[in-house]
Amino acid sequence: MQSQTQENDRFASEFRAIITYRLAKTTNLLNAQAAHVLRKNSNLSLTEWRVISLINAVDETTASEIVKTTFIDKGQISRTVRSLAKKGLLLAKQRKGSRRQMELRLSTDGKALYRRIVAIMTNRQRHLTREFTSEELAAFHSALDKLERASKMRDFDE
Amino acid sequence: MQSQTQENDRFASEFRAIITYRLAKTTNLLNAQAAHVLRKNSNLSLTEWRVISLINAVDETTASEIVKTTFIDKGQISRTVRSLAKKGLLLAKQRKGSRRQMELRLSTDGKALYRRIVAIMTNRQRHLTREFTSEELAAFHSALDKLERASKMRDFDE
DNA sequence: ACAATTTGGTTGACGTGTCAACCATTCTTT
DNA sequence: AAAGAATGGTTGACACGTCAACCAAATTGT
Repeated sequence: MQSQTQENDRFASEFRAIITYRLAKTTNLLNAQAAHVLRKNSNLSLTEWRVISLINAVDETTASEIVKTTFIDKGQISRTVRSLAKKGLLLAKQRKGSRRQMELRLSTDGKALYRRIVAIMTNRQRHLTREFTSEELAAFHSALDKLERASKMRDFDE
Repeated sequence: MQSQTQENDRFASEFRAIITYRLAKTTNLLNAQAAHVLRKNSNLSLTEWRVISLINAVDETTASEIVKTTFIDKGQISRTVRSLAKKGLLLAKQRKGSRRQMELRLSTDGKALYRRIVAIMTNRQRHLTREFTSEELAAFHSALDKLERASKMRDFDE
């Protein structure tokens, strides 16, 4: 019942060192946690939630702007926007002066849902970072920046 | 042509702060990089590669042991093992004294492939961590540890 | 020795992510 | 004004991840 949180020593030392492996594992655990929390408190997927908070943050935006900031796939955004619209959480209307850009905003329901969920997610964020000093947090962000920059290189076989 | 690496300022400040969001994005970028490198140099998926290196590290193992260490889904491991066996990269034979546990080892081809790819991946790892001091690296690992522990909690709506 | 439970692994169904092709519209160039 | 390129968005195909049901073997409890 508690042995499952404990790691297997045969592997641990070999793999703890590999940074991408560690990162992927931690991210998976956190995403699973987020998905679980969302499922329990709403009918939103993680991507839907991210899109909602993104729209909320800027009040009004377009699909392509979301793509540019999140690096989530075009197609996925397109489908997510449609599903959120079908759920009545966001409004997509033609942007005036354009016949293809869609102006995306949260509906009243969407805003209410956002407020309800963001409270929970903020709680979670606080819990996750509770053991961090602000220096540690800053260092962590800067490490992610470095990794992100380094992730642009594509060839290592020369 | 270069504006795409640059982030949109309307969003950036809001979201850089959310640690899980940042983490997910960085991990996605790194996974995409790894998948690209693997595709270019082999016919392995990321999961296949992880399983191969895991087996290589301990020489001999079982599916369930892999599941326990990686937290990758049972089913996915089962399929990955089969596909690696079909590619002739690993050997799965009945473990003696058991009629269900499979003893997994790399085949000669598997070991050769591992050696070829691990050289490239080690290069990559070096590139990724080039800008890190060893203190920064240790701090980063410890931050991931904290997050991992914090990811066990499931409820934030109380 | 037997039933009950746990473990190792497989499978099917389904959701999500990813890639590429595509179309209509808008912008740029000439 | 027309041709060409770039942009915003949709769609289909397919790979991959995730969940739950399931089966056979092994272990535990009585």
